[in-house]
Parts: sequence; C-alpha cells; structure tokens
Amino acid sequence: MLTLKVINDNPEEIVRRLSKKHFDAKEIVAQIIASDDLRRRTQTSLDTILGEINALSKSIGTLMKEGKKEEAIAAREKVGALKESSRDLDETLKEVAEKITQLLVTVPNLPHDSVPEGKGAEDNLIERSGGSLPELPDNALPHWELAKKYDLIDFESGVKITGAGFPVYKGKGARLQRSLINFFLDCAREAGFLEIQPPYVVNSDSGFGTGQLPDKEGQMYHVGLDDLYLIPTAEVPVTNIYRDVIIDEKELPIKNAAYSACFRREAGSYGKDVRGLNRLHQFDKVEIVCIEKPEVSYERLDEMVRYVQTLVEKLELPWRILRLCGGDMSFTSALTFDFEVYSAAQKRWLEVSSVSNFESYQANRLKCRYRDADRKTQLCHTLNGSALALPRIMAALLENNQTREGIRIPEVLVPYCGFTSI
RNA sequence: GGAGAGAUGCUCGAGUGGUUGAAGAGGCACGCCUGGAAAGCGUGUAUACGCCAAAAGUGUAUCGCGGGUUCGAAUCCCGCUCUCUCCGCCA
Repeated sequence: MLTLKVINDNPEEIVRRLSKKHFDAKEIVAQIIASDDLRRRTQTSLDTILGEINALSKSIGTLMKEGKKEEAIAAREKVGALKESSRDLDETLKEVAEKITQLLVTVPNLPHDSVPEGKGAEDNLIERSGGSLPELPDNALPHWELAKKYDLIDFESGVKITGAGFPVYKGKGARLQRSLINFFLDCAREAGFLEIQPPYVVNSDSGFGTGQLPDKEGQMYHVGLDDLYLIPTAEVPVTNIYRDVIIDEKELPIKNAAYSACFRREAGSYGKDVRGLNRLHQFDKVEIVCIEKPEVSYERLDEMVRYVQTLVEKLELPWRILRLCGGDMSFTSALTFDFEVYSAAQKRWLEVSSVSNFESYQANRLKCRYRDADRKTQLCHTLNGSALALPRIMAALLENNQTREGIRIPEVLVPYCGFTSI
C-alpha cells in the first residue's frame, strides 16, 4: 500500500497518476487525509493524558515512601479520572487507525511515468521481440492433441483425480517438466540468484504482505481448518521472508529464485483460454524475487527483464516483450513487462512471464526496510518476475517444434531430459 | 495428540510490582592513543507514531502476541502463538 506520507504530501498528484490506472482516487484520498488528521489530533491528546498519568503514578510511589498518604490518595483519584478519558481516546485511535488501513489497501500502486495510457491488453506497447515464427505443416496440431498423441499429459485422469486444470504429466512429458525446472533454476543460479525452497502454504499475514489479501482472496485456495492459503506463486513465501526485516544496505540487492507449484482458483475463466495447458489450477513455475534500493530499482528491473529474455532465447521460442498499459496492470505494480511466446498451432501469443517493480508498495505492507548510509531506515523496493512459468512454455515447445518425425527438443534441454526428440 | 520448561535489545544475559527503554558482558560504529595494528581509554548503538517550520529536543507505545488486575506491570492473572525436553504417532 501507499504510505500515508506520500498521500499527505501530494494528494492531487496521487489522484492524477492513479487515473492512468482508471482508478478514481479523489474521494478516497480525501477520506484518508481527513482520517489521518483525526488520528494525529487523537494521538496528541491521548499522549498528553498518558503522560500525565505516568507522571502522577510515579509521584504516588515517591509520596508513599515519604509517608504523605493524603497527597498520594488525591493523586490516585486524579489518575482515575484521567483514565476514563484515555480509554475513549484509545478507542477512537484504534478505530481510526483501522479505518485508515482499510482505506489504504483499496488504493492501487501508482503507475510509473513510463506506463502507457490504455484500457486493456490491446493498448500494451510491444517493447521488443525476437526469434522467428516456425513454419508448421498443414496438419499441425495444438499441444493438447500432441500431448495425447505422444502420451505426455493425461488431462482426463487429472479431471478424475481432482478436477479440470490439474493435469497428470507422464513419461517424457513429466521428464520435460522436470528438465525445464532444473534448467531454469540452474540459469538463475548462474545469473546470481540464490535458490530458495519455500513453503507452498502460507498464513494470512503473508497473503496480506504481498497484496493477495484482502483484494484477491477468491483467487487462492484456502485451507479452512488451519486458515492457510495455497500459494498462487512463490513470490508470496519468498517475498515474505523479508517481512518485518530491516536489511543492512550492504546486503542489497537481494536476488532469490524459487521453484514451486502454484495454485490458482482462476474463478471466471472459460473457453479457449483454458484449453489444454493454457490456464491451469496447478502449475509449475520458477520465480525470481529481488529486494533493492529505491534509487536503482529500475536498473534491477531492466536486468531482470534481460535475464528472462535470455531464457526464451535459449529455448529458441519466438518471443515479444510488452510494456503493460495502465488499464492492464496489476493493482500492486508500478511498472510491468509481460513476456509472450508464440504458440504456432494455436496461432496466438501466450503470456509466460510478468516482471514487475512494485517500488515500496509491497515493502510498506511487509515492513521490509533497509538501513542506509546515514543509519536511517527506509522502505526497500521489491521486484519479481516469472522465470519462467512452465505450462505455456511447454505448449509452445510442443507446438512449434512438431515435425513429421516427432517433436524436437531444444538443444539446451537435451542434457537435462536425456532425449533429443519425442 | 499428552506432560513439563521457556520466550527480555544486534547477541548473550540480569531483572518477581514504583525514574527499567531496561543492569552487566559481548558485538558493532566513531574518537583518543599508536609508525601501523592489537590492547587500552572514551562516546555512541532499537522501532513506530506524535509535538516542533526543521534540527536540537521532547511525549507516547513496544521486554513473543492479545486481554485483565493495579494509581503504577518485563515482573501478578487469563487466552493464544512459537521454541525446547520427554512420551505417543508418523514420511
């Protein structure tokens, strides 16, 4: 969430910048400022009263020792009266603080100045692209047909065991999955990311810290008995490592990479979007997470984007990078680049990665701070990106590399999976 | 799951109702000393919010978390969480 300071300091600018995300913040910003004003006034009064109580209480001890019993009793009565008013103020303070938090979490992050105007996916800017579109035979098959033909993925069994969106990978299909995970993790390590194995289940504090809660509650699987959530991405547990932490400036940047299964309810999805591997409830992903100093976080974002680019290039997939427009960005992001690869048999671009700078928006919720050269604590900037999500990579690999003789495996993966074709 | 013990600052550790934001030690930072270093000496060393134009300063809160008793709680009471030990169960 945004800091109170930033809102108090430039309310008009906040409203102006949020309009790019098609969010009308005017009313809510006014409410926040008014509530914060009440909060300050309440705290000032409360602190004064508590100060008096403390002083009197101390004097009672002294008076008792000196044997001045009557004065002590008088002071005691005075404290009793002060306490009454302190209770009311305390109540008000708690209420108003709660209200401010509730208001703050409904305000999205400010988009970076370089974010293009636009309403939806069609307004995203193509930043750059690479790779060449494959020439496929006329009878080219979409990946779900290929998966069946070569017995790589058993969607029906998944439906029986769990439900739609939980595929069963088999034989070379399973081995290809495992190869991709290892390949991505090895690349990440070579690029300086520390490998992490996080929990796949998190508590609500963690869900709140990275912004899934409260606004995206319905997108996560909830384990009611223990009040825990299945992670929708490794971003959640990995970023929450740094919740309530003050990092020494020397430790920055922090660069972590984690493989995890990801679980998403995907409520409301339908049609061709969910065909085959296009959209799943459980999928595998390697995620990269960075914690960085504010002044260099955009350089870090650029580095991350270039890193992800090397992955799609090594996999020999046709790719393009989109700079998301205001209307297509997530609630929490300040600037996002999406990676898409071309799925030749489906004749469409599939999103395989999303790399974002959240600036201090997540860090403020997480209370993730660092100590700068002046020994002052400041909010960090957090960034993350997929590197990469497996299913659509798998889909594109299968479709784009199909030949009469079988499916060709990109060279970089051969050492990992142990076969050159399917 | 059952029984017991515990949770204090960057770390260790003292503290069972009254200047305790918290002794002492260690660590770290700065200064002095030194040709340089070590040792030694000195100073400093939490976070959040408020007041103040700002700095200086100052107020409030925080000794796992939440509540209660009391004029006053790290200290007493209740609930919760976590850690450790033993037993049970188990990949």
